[in-house]
Amino acid sequence: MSDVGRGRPPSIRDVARLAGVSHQTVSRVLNDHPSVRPETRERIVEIMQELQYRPNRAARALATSRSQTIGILSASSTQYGPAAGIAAIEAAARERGYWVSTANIDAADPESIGAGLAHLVAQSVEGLVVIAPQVRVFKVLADYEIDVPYVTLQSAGLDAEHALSVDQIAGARMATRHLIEQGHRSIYHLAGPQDWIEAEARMRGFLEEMGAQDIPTTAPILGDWTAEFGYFAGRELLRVRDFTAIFTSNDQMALGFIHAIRDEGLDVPRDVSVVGFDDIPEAAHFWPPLTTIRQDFTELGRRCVAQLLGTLDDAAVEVAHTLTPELIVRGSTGLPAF
Amino acid sequence: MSDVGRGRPPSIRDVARLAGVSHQTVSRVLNDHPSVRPETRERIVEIMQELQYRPNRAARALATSRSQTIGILSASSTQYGPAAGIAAIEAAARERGYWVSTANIDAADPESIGAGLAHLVAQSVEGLVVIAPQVRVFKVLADYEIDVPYVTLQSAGLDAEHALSVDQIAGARMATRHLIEQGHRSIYHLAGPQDWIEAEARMRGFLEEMGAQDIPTTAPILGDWTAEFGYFAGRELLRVRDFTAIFTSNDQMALGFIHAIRDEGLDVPRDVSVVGFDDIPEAAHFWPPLTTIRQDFTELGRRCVAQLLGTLDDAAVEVAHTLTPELIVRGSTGLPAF
DNA sequence: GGCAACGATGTGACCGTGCACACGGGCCAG
DNA sequence: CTGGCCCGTGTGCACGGTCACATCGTTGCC
Repeated sequence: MSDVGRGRPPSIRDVARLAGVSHQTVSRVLNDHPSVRPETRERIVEIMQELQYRPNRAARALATSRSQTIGILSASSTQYGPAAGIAAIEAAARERGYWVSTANIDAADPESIGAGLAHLVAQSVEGLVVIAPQVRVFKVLADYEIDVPYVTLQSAGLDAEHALSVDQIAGARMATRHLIEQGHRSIYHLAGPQDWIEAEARMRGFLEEMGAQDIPTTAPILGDWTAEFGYFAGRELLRVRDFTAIFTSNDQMALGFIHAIRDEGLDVPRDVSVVGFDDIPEAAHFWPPLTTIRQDFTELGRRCVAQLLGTLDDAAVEVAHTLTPELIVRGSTGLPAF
Repeated sequence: MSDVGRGRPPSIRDVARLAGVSHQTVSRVLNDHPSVRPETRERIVEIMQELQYRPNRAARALATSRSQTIGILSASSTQYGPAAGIAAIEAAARERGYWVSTANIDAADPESIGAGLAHLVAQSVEGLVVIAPQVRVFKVLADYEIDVPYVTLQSAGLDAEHALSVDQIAGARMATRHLIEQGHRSIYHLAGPQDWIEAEARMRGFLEEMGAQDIPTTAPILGDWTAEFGYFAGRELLRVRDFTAIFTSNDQMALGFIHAIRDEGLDVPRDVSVVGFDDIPEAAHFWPPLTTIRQDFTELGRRCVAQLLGTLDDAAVEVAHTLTPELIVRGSTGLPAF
């Protein structure tokens, strides 16, 4: 009742006046400065609650050039991988008292990349996570002089020092080896968009493993990650049925591909074996359940924050930059039928 | 070369000095104030570029209490619906020159709801979108006095004035009616978590339609949205096979349910028809392709921003608060076999 | 007992921007 | 000719914090 009609929200000076101290003492309480008498501190805290005082973050950011915020530059945040990464980062950051600000960019538009970066920098973020696994984003990134610590997710090979990722090549080799071990010799690869770093790495892993085992390969097909594309690629490839297995670069395309296989009256894995990549939560319930490569996005996000805040605190934390994925064998792969 | 070793980034005063004007004139250029001589403006712009000047948003926010930012309070952002909504909102906001700041909360933890809200308010967001379709979030929301315009997504019925949503009841009735029209009389409903507003609405729609057609129903099963749950619910229900169709409250649970049906050696739709909800991009490639209810999340996000920025600009835009979903008939539904 | 060190607190400037107001000059109308 | 108005621009302060430094009283050590 006493504070009806207040115009502006209370500031430290309002608190100070009511507590009979200077604004600086209030500031000390806010920052847990040791040399404030307990009674004084208590009184101030009480008044803060009474006034519903909330520190103004813009003012603090202005004065300190710090923001307790880390920025995420993300493209294609509707894809499962990036979305899972973002969620993990947010959780890990919050745990450490940091906030997260996200800028979604359109990776196809170079200008939007710069704009997104500028946006985050303008918020004076203290660290940056780039989850925009497209090659062209990194071209822009290289030009743009970033003056805060940053980490990039899933982009091994392009900016090794800052990259944190699941080993895509190893994963792809696991998937390919699994098919080979089951006896398959004619294996196709349905890759992701050429511009994606992960897509390229998975493709390389596939080719490396095939090469290592001396099995001839045909050129991978470049897809767009969607189930829709997997379906149409399947319809196309099944006209000339010269393969017994396919490794698709993600689970969604695998789903579409399986759909196409069924449309032809064929069976998985009897006629064609299928391996995906990612292990999205639905993969275990595809029909048949999908053999795929699991990546631990949550752990990736956690390490990412650890690394970032580690460098911020000068603790020089040495975080392993590469995680190893895991092959999950389910019903979509089996012996080839001749 | 001339600006090597600069300590702080340039401010309007630096620009002003080099341009031989006052900082206020620079400020006017920044804000497109009309009364600046074209030549003056040009010179200032030039110097800004040369200096790579970037306005300090914290300072502006402090001075104006405006931030050109809208906040999104979101729970469960890894679910398809919320994620799609967020992406749409970000796109629509950017189009209008606004930024988006996201706070992900743990809907299970009342404190985190308040903290998320406080975080966004502390960033002095100008508008708020709540994508946290759990009843308990709204309880907290009601207590928390929000002093910026806000909109809630997919929560019709709880806060009608601020709600913007796809008509869930209508969607559920469509789904149910579709099954009834095909001759099904024993229809189960696999609902979402009880706390979710959408889950409740879909359940109501189901019950209403069944009631309208005078068909007896059994109590819906409460699930958790995951394919995993759908699978186990299916295993359970199929022991006593006393139904010919099921309406699941989202597509993922439908997927799991179909998996269970297959595990029993049964067929969809011959033995059991299945209808989902959401029309996630993968649904068209399930096996069989899933009959489901499509919601236009993108349009929802767009309207949401329109409404929010409309009220901000005092334009008093009247936006329709409810969108109608669409029944997408695919292969997972058919005549019941007796 | 005197002086240094430290603890508790206050004072004033500063961070970068926007706003209210002032100012000088040119133009127009009375 | 003169007073008022508008245009282009400048001056000073406010926004809400933090920081460096000053102040005063108490304690500890030689």
